Amino acid sequence: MKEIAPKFDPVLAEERWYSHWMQKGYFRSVPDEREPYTIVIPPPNVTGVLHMGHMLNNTIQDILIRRARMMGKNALWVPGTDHASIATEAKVVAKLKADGIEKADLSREEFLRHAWEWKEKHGGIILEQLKKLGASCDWERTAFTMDESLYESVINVFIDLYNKGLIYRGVRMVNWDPKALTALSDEEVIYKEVNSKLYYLRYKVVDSDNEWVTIATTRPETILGDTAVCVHPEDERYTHLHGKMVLVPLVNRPVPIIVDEYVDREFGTGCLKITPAHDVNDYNLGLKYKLETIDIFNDNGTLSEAAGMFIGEDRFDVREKIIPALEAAGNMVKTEAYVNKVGFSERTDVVIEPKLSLQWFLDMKRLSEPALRVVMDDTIAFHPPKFKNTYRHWMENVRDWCISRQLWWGQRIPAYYLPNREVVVAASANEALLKAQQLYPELGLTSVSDLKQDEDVLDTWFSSWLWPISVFDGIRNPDNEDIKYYYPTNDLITAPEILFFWVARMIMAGIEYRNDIPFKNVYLTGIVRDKLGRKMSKSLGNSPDPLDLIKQFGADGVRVGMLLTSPAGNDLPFDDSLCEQGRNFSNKIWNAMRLVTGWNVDANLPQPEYARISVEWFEAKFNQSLVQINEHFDRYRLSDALMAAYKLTWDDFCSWYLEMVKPGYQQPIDAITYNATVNFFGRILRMLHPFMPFITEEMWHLLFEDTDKDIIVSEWPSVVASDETLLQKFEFAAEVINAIRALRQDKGISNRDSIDLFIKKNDEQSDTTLDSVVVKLCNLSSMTYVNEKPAGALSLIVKSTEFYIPVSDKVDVAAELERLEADLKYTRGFLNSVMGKLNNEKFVSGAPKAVVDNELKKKADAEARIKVLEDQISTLKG
RNA sequence: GGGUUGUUAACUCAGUUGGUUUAGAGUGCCACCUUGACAGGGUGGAAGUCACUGGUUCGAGUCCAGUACAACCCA
Repeated sequence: MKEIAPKFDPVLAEERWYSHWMQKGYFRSVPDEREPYTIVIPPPNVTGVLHMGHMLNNTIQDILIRRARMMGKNALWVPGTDHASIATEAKVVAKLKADGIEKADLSREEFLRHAWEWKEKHGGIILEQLKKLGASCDWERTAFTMDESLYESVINVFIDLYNKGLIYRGVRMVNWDPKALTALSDEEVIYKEVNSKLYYLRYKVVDSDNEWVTIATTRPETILGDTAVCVHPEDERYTHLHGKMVLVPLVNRPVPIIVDEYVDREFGTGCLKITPAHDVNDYNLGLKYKLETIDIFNDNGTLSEAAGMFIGEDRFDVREKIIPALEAAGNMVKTEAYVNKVGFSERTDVVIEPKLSLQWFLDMKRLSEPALRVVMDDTIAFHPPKFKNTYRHWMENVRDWCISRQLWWGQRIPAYYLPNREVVVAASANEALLKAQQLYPELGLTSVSDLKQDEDVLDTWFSSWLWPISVFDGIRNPDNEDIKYYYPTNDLITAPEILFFWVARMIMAGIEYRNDIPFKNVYLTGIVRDKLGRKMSKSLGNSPDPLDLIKQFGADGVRVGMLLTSPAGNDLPFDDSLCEQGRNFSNKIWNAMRLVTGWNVDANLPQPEYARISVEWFEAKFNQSLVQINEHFDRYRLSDALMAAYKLTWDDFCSWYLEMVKPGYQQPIDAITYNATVNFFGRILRMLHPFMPFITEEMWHLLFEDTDKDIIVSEWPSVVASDETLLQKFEFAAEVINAIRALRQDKGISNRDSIDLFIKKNDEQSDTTLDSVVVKLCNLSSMTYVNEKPAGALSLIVKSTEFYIPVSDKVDVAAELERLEADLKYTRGFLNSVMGKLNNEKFVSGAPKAVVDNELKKKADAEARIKVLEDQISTLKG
């Protein structure tokens, strides 16, 4: 017997075992003859810190990796980060500003030097935090999307897709920030409801005496850029105007009345002004009807020469000033109060201006078709599968991907502009020059300085869509050992929010560049929310610090807490109490170990009957649970797998089994039972290891002091044949034990006082296999089978077997009667519902035989029980 | 506005092709227990017209239609 602390100390164990595992190189994977099992991490933002979403996501990945490793596979989990161009650049700009440096004053090279400095300083934090969680990543393979090999892969892919004709330049409406003078992504625009006005303006019809059409707009200043007016084809109010022209107020430009179903006839007057340069929908109509595009704004939000009036004045000043002008000109009809949603810049809080600009695009049509197919035919399985619909909907309506960003931090677009405004795409300036010389000898180009490289960088997703390939250098070296061995990977664990941004595009890239899917399963986690149902975010400050949680509850406790209520695809309403439950579970198994290791073994002691049958029962129970747990894993139902393991451990092993075999106080235990118990314990620890790596490793070594094998590399338990009928027999015995316990409690009979039990069997159903266990757990001094009820005894009924416990005190007849009457009432009600079915001829003739037979059995059981109850009642009354 | 998904105990969720004791689990709640592994524990208990309405069926939490509410995605 050895001394074991009464409480598990997670801090010490976590440090000790993580560094031990690292030292032993257990996380390292290199190709060999075993079957590979691979996960690539969804690369977190390099400047990010660990939040609860990462905790959930990475806990799941670690569970899958650890189990695969125990199942004998060559398990590889590749860690890494992405460069997150927008977020990182914003942080670097802010940091420079704090130091008194403006980005505009720096050259591109100088700025990038600062950015790399920032990355070196802050880039590794999140990966270090993952280690605290227990993540068993192969850290030697840590990748970063701006690493040389990944950077080059991105450039190569851009060039390849350009040469295939899939990448093109085009004009697109972007979210323009007139203060920061940059385009923003959709994610950086915040829509707010504002109180504004709806202005009704009338436009004169050309070649009419006094005919006008009235439009409604919230932005009267933009009429200066109008190039059409649009009505619905079936709107009879305007049918007579089809094909005519109207005059734009103030500038008196004649523009056509066009006809399109896009117009909402109910809104405003049903007549819409079209300003292609300053509204996305108008822009699309402009393309469709080949309208002129007049950009009336400068980059800083003032009016440009093209406006013709108010030149150089701010857009909001003009909105005020143009009203009296319109009134004077007789174009103003009326104004109405109106609430609409307006986009504001997340960074500068100015109103976003939709603006046309030239961007690079990737044609998605050809790439998306096979990517849709492999998901719909389950070549790639989504867990849960409900996301297939969402995926299909998006893929069937996929739009070309805008891949350029007006930033410096990222892979710079390898496109070079020539003096003749043509463009060549090449991996370097020198290659571009060669290419340009071949294509345009007439230009007489001699130096790379004649070429001007595109200023923009590529969207970060244009790096991460290659991730499952590029981390193995499979773009540059498509035949290397790693990519051949590890690709396709097995499982991808990520959030549904990036199903399209990322998952869909990885599938496209995989098929395009490996002619194979990037992963076989996609596990979609939910969003971690707070108690109020809000998404956890830094700005709300409602997210606990994961490392604090780990300190408080231990990494194992937090892992269990995260997983307890997070079925795939469902949001996780997080609460500290979940981690507390996880910690309590750690405490429970720790103390179970203290009990077992505290026993003295007497090798000469024969195994008692109760222990023999208990061991046999738990063997069967363990295997039953193991089968279920394996099934849950196969179906990616990890919460259910954990819950099944939790219940097996706590309820079946601790609450039942250990109590069943436990020797009397300060008594020794026989060797057979002891060895069986330790063996069970070992199997339970192995089953729990993927969920709770640290405490199981610690306990493994305390339980098996002389083992030289660590649990992390031990084998996942295998299913062995066992006596399943024993499980049903146990159910009956457990029901008897529970009933006796309840009776003791009800009558105030302490568990320390032994009692006599008399049993009157009324049929052959009741089983005696576990009688020795009943005697032990109920503290019986005797157990006797009788044919007649003993006098002066309390009674209880299980199925239709009667149990009697003689007591010295007088039995409370009235209370007994009340109990029996209630039971009788329930059983009769139950019988009624069964008879309802059996008396229905259509049921008897229509339902399958097994179903009918089962109803007949329910009927027989209920009738037998009713008879017993009635007999007891009449005896008590008589 | 278009689409997707959901609504089962106080909370979070299971409930697999309609039938498996008049619906299950974990947590929480209530009562009792300072028992010798564990109070971070033990024993027992209460708690649900399966959102609503209709339909199909011998039989519906499960299938169909509609309604209400909620979340997410796209515009």
